[in-house]
Parts: sequence; C-alpha cells; structure tokens
Amino acid sequence: MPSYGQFCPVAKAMEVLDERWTLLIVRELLLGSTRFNELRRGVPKMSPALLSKRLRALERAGVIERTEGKGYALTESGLELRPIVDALGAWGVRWIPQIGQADLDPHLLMWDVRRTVPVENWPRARTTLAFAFSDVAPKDRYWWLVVNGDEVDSCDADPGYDVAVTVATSLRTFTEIWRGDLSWAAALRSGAVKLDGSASLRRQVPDWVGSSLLSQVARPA
Amino acid sequence: MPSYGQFCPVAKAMEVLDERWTLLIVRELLLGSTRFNELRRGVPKMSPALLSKRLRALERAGVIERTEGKGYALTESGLELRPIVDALGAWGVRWIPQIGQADLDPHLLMWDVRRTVPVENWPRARTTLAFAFSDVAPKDRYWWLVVNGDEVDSCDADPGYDVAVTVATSLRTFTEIWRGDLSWAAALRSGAVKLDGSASLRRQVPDWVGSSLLSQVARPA
DNA sequence: CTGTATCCATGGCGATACTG
DNA sequence: CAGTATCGCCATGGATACAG
Repeated sequence: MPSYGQFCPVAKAMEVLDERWTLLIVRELLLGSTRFNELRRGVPKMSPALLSKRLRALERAGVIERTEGKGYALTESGLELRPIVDALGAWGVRWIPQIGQADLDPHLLMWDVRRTVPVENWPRARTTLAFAFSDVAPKDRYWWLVVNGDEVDSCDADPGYDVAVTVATSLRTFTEIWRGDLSWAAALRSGAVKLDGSASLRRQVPDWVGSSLLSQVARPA
Repeated sequence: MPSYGQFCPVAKAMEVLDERWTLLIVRELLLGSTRFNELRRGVPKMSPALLSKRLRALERAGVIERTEGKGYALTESGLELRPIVDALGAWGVRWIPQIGQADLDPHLLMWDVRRTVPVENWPRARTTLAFAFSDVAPKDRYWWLVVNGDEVDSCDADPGYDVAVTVATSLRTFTEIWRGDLSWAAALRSGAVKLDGSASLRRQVPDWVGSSLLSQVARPA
C-alpha cells in the first residue's frame, strides 16, 4: 500500500480507499452481502484472487471483520463509509449519465433488481415477470422474476411458470429505467419498451419493478 | 482509464475519482488553489508530469476547466465533490489516527497553517511567530509566521523581524495539534510544546494558530 | 463453497531532465 | 511560470487453474 506522504486526513483515507475496486466491495457489503461468492456477484469482473487481496487489505485497515463461518462484516469504521458511498453514487448519477456499452450487464442488473423488488406491490399468488433483452446474446437474453409471497427469485433459465407479463426492451433501456435516467412512461410511449400480457397486469409492471435508490437523485438542470 | 464494466453510479464515479492523487488535487482546488505550481505545493510528492496528466483527465471528465491565463477552476460538477472530500476527511480523521513518520512534512503543514491563520486574533501591528521543530533536519527546522494586518506569510528563512513568541516542539506534536488529535493545553502541560516569549503573548499563541477544519470532528469513543 | 497459487503483460508512476 | 519528454522498474491486477 503506497503512501501519499501526507498527514491530511483525506490523504490517509484515500490510502485505504482509492485502490481499484475497494469502494465497490464496500458498496456490496453495505447492500447486505456477506459471503465471498455473494460479493463476487457484485463485482463479477474482479478475479477471486484480487477480491481476496482487497478483503484482507480492508481487514487490516479495520474496515471489515471476518466472522467465523459467516463471511465478512463491516466494522463501525466500515459502516461509517455509507455517507461516502452514497455521496459518490449521487454524484455519479448526476454527472456521469453516459453509460458505455461495456457497462451494461444483465447479470448485475437483475441482481440489483432482485434485491429491491417491492413485493408488497405484487399479487399474493406466485407471479412471474419475464424479460427479453433484444440486444443481448441469446444465452443471457431471457430472464424471469418470480415473486411468491415475500420470496423473490431471479432466473436466467425458464422456471416453467406461467408468465404474467413479458417486458421486451433493450438492455440499455431497462438499465436507464432502473437508474432513473428514463421513466417507464416515456419508454412505453416511445416504444422502447413493449409489454405483453393482459392490460390490467401490464399497467402494474412499473410498480412491480423497483428502481435504484439513486434514481430519485435530482439531475442537474 | 480502465472501466469497471458496471452501470452503477458508484462505479462510474470511481472510474473518474479513484486514480491515485485525483481527489487530493480536487481537495487543493476546493481549498482555493488555481495555478499549476500552487497545486504542486499541495501535492509535492507528485511529479509534474503526473499532475499534468491528472488535470487533463479531470478536464475530460468535466470536473475542472482551464481558464485562460487563470489556471484551473472546478466546474459545477467539481464543486459538488466537496461533500465527498469533506466526508472522506471526517472519516479519515476519525478512523486513521496513526500518522507515520513519512506522513510528516513541515512544508505541507505550514502551507496548511498559513491559509487558515485567524488574523483577527493577532495584534494589529506586524507580529512574528517562530517555530523550531526539534526532530527535523536543520534546513527545514525553522519557520516564521508573519502576520501584518490581513497579510500572512509563512517563511522557511528568517525574515529578520523581532519574534514575539517561539514555539519549540516536535513536528509530530505540532501536526497532532493541527489535526486536532492533541490539544494545546495537553501539549503544554506535558512539556511536548515549549513557548518562549512574554507571558501575555505566550497565552495567545493557541488563538493565533488556527487548526484544521477537521480538528472539530468528534473522535470515536 | 471459499478461497489460493501462479504466471505474465501492461502500464502506472516515480525520478530526472529539459523546454516554450 | 507552466508544463513536456524520456526512461525504466516494479507492482497491479487480469486470467487461469487448482486446493481445503
């Protein structure tokens, strides 16, 4: 760990936090992940060796603790990174609206969607929402969101249940909706999203799918 | 600039901000520096080539603008990094109290001190406060803070004026006082700081020297 | 499931010198 | 004053395979 040679607290903080991937791991922990492979899902482009290395660095820095057989947990110090991560997210969503093609990833997106599904808006009986991303290679194109009571599952293989509604759109469009860059209303109006299902169910889809916590951040004028 | 391959706003923000030195440059700009060589004083361990590179990256990212003949200025986007830098500083001062020997630097320290001197607490007539850092190599050991009305100068060469008070201490102790890790009262009591001058002037020294904005941050219990 | 071990290419970055 | 130019090392971290 290279030092900045400065006593300034910002510099000391960045010595711990500015290494590549580090704050994304903290973000995952703040979102509730605790196990190694759970963390991997949040940073899939990271090699396990590097993830392991970063976790040890965070442990040495006192930001996380390994708990016996229970994975990793943020310490008090780590929990206090939440305002920083939140502020970074708010800044990012305001000032970096351009999302490159390489930033789109259906696995990450559906992983995010899954953990924020507002189950209270869904029918009580098991309900399945299907997605077809027109611009994604066939093997990752189709996804199913199955809500059964309080349980939510996100599948990239057909679970075989009756589908209530199918959402047909591009991965980019659905990502933009998730991020709050685009509204359901606008996307439906323009035809960027097409819904297939009964009219009464179609109308509920926007309420079934949550959105990023950062979607509500005001955009610059 | 390597990408994380994630649409998450935190990841997009970190693509811009997690490169080594970047947020320290932003910190300097937030503190009021605008010229290249002014910025260098705040990040003296950085090579000019690298500083130049980072400035161009920040410009491309829309965080700063070059203004004709006036150096660099934060854009609206850049100004909104203030809460992030502040939060990082607060976290750093709370959770990374250990300052290595290599983190101590009289130039950085006196540069910081100079820009926060509360001139309103000083006598109206030109007044000089001298420092002698016992544990610093002779050439960087002696410093003079000269306050004349609203003007503040920090010199590493004797300006030749009468000295009101001399502060004799270690660089570490004075850094700790500046950061708020140690109070003047405790340092004087323990003998870690010795003042030389008339009793009435000696008593004012703590009010003449400001302290880091972060010194007021509550420390963890 | 939870990581380690190993290998290798890349390029980041530190040091130094130099220029308009 | 405000940067470029050049060089070279070594660490970063990506990929892959493997182990407790």
